[in-house]
Amino acid sequence: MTGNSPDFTVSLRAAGLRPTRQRVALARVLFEGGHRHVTAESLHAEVKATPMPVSLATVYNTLNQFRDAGLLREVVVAPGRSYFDTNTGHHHHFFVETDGELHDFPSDEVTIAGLPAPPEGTRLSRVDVIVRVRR
Amino acid sequence: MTGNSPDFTVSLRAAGLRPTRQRVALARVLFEGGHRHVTAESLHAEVKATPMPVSLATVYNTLNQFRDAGLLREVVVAPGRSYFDTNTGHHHHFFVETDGELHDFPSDEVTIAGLPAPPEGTRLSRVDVIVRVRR
DNA sequence: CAAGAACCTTAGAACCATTCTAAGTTATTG
DNA sequence: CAATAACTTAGAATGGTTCTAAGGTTCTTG
Repeated sequence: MTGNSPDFTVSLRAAGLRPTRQRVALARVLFEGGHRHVTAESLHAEVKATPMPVSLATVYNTLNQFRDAGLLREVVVAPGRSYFDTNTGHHHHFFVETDGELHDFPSDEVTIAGLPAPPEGTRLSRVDVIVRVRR
Repeated sequence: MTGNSPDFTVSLRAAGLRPTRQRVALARVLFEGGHRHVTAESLHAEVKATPMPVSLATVYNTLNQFRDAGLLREVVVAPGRSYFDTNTGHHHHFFVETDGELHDFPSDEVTIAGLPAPPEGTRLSRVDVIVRVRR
């Protein structure tokens, strides 16, 4: 038995996505190992050199599908590009403005009190906290 | 005397910007009346019909300059477009994801406790809270 | 107030991230 | 294993934003 790599075939199927070779390859890069932040370009660059290179169009498609399926979270902190975060649990972000780096921090220890009620006719979707820092 | 409109000539000059007709016209649209959120396109559409129409390129230039001068704050909440907020004081945002609307709320009553320390070698720039809601 | 210099505006081209198109390929189902 | 539905892809298209370079405006200084 190979033994040590999660079966992305089944998790993709569970998410309602066909486990194609490209999606499995991307899932491996994304979800094997700890949490990560990628952009479409950075992920494409990373996967381009592997035995299963994936086109940029598919990288975009896949990131959007994974996001829609709840496997990724899209993070928008700066104009012009989207980040995708493999951590989909409750957490917030440091954004290092001077070099475009993004870091998670858990929301456990953070308390936000006194938020106003959502506008009439809307329901809460999520609260994002972005701590912007510079070097 | 005309009497009732602030002198944008002096505030622009104070911000280190030549008070050109275009910049004064945009300042009027932006800063006369209460706080607003605009995009480059929405501001251009608004000013296009006036006695001092301004090109789209200049709208972009001016928004960037006003932002750099601290007269506007850029708000990035969704991929693909930037909002500019005439409220540069401490406050946070509701973002209505279903229709792209942005609303301010004061930060006075909001308390954020337990934020982790900024990463080594960085200093805090700003803390943004974005309350995402849907209709 | 004239004249030069510095700065600004603009149309259109260019750019860059992202999405679309259409044709070929692959996974699934029976 | 054939039919079908879903997927991938190169390249074109899109949309927001920035750049270019040519002409106009504002400022400074005497």
